[in-house]
Amino acid sequence: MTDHDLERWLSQLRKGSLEMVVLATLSGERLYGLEILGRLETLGVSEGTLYPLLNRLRKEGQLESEWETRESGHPRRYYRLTESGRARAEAMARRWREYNHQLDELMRPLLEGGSR
Amino acid sequence: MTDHDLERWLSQLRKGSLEMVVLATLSGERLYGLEILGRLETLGVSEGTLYPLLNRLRKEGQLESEWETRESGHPRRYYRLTESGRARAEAMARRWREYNHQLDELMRPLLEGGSR
DNA sequence: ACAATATATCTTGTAATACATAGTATCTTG
DNA sequence: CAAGATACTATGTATTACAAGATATATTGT
Repeated sequence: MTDHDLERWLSQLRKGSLEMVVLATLSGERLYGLEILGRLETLGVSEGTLYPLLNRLRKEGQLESEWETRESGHPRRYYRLTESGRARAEAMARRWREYNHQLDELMRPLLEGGSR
Repeated sequence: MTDHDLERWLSQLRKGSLEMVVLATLSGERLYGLEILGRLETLGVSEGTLYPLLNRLRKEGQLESEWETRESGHPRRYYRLTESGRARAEAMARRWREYNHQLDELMRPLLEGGSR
């Protein structure tokens, strides 16, 4: 089993959680694309993943955005949560915690027997 | 945001983690299909999800299986981990924990500001 | 003035997994 | 022997993350 296999698996593990994390990241701040990408640095997410996700969340009404032109530099599109988006983020967080506890239980046999 | 939406999202969240959980479940015991499904009851997994997964893991050499005919009842196919499967399960578990800690960090803004 | 670089966003096609649905085979029970 | 329970198999679909590359604007170097 190579490291490469593990990374490929990790990209499956990310599914669903990225949506939740983006909403959570925007729950306290108003941010633009690359800024969000910076917050998610530890996860190793790329632009080609983030931007389509942001567009989807916008179309679904969970995010609002506005262009901000600056005196210098490329214009930026800033995102913030809608009411609906905040409700969804909180529902997801609750469900995620529950699911995680269930996973923890099911992972026990491996983690406890690991020293064998 | 309906409960239905949340469940649809949850099926995305399951991606990747099911593979890990199945391997973990088989780390201490030798089990057949429906028995595994029973262990995963809390997650709400269906046969149409489990059996193709088992077949894939078998083809990849992470699981071994043998038919067991009984005096009464339908024959059962019992699964157990290979050495390779155990190594992969442990690598996944480590990586999963790391990813989870990262997610925890990123979820903080939402969980702490939730009382606003 | 022109090329190169940095910043920022968008687009397109692909791969992988979970799932719904339906189907097959074997045994038990009324 | 029909109906139901148990156990496994097969097929097609939806969703998401991602790689790769395209587009647009401003800055910097020569």
